[in-house]
Amino acid sequence: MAPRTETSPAGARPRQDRRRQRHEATRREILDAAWAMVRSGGLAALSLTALARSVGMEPQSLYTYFASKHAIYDAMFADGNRELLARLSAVPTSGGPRELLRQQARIFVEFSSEDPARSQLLFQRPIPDFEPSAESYASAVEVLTRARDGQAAAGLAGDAQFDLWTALVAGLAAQQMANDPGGDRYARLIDDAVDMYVGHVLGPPPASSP
Amino acid sequence: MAPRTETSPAGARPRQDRRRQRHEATRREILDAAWAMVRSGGLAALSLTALARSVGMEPQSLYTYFASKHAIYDAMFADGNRELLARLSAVPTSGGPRELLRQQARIFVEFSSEDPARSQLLFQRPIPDFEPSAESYASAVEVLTRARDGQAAAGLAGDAQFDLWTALVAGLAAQQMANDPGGDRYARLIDDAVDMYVGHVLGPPPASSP
DNA sequence: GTCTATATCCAGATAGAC
DNA sequence: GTCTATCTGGATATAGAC
Repeated sequence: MAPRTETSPAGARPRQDRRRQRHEATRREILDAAWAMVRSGGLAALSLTALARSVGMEPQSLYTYFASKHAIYDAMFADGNRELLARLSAVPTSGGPRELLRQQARIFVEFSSEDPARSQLLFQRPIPDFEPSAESYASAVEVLTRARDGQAAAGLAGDAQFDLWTALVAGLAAQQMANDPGGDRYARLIDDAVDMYVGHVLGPPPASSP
Repeated sequence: MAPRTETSPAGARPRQDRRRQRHEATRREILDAAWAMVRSGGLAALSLTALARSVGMEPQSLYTYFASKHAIYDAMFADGNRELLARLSAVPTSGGPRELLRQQARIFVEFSSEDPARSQLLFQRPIPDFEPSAESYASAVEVLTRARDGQAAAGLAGDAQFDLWTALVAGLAAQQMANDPGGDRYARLIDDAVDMYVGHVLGPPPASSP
């Protein structure tokens, strides 16, 4: 059913490949279950016992797939950043700075709203002694780099201004999550916020400002 | 040393008053210890066992002062809002809108930076099934009311604009906590952010915009 | 108001049989 | 790769003696 997509030479060691694929598939299944748990009960609600049971295992068997609870958080951290990077990378820079900023902000606020626990894991430090590994952290850097490169390509520049931009968008997302979950009280301010930011860094808008 | 400050008639039932004062003092001591715990280990690190031991009690004795762990979180929630309200109330409205906004933003970002766990408790929903009681929630409403009234007194109005303002300030605080704890990478953007916001809602600044 | 004792349950993690 | 068995330690909470 699933064709081999490994990098090893064609025909070599198929048994080990299948084993690896199965291992990866189980890891994926565990991670998906972990996401479901934190989505419904918050980040701290992730318990190895409950997680194992939810995929039909004894808790101890998880250690075949993850070395520790932190390793699970770490994989989730990379997971979330990969997802966000994919969405940001789909935004074209051809529409001009204002349209680019709107789309980036919408992506970010929506990404945050649909899974607040994920945002906490990616953008705050809610697990007292969890630090992402170097590999996972790199995925977070990629996200920021992608956002900044997109803005540069659309004619925006300046690191201090970029910090102001990320603060503005992070604030809209945070307020949306905390004070109007499921609504759009803050999400609907995005266009206004973009106008405010663009007006500040590029001058007033061309024609349409109600 | 401490004169009676109760509402009962002078001279009435001094024994019960002293008992109450002692009870309140112990509650205060427990709350202070709880703040110290979350400050160093995060909100989730609050354990009744460790908390009791840190004030020289057995864990079970805490139940004399708080009905549950949630009751402690609730008292802390009210505590934090009282502190923030006190700081906001000290800001004069006589300096004009721009200066008022700067001071409000500084207060908020500093309040957040100096104790991230407190901010999490007050402004996010990090404890899965903790909801502040009606009394404690009222203290949070007072904070927002005070901020908005101050702005109205200084010549600013509009609820949608106020939401944009809170998002902007919340974002600066969140980024400061998450990405530069102990530094001022985002705090130093406050004046710039205020100019941006004021320029958007009141028109361009009078003279000095570098 | 504080304690001992206890109840109940769960956590994360390791060793080793199969 | 999964299990049983086990370790060690913690959690929140209640009952009742003092």
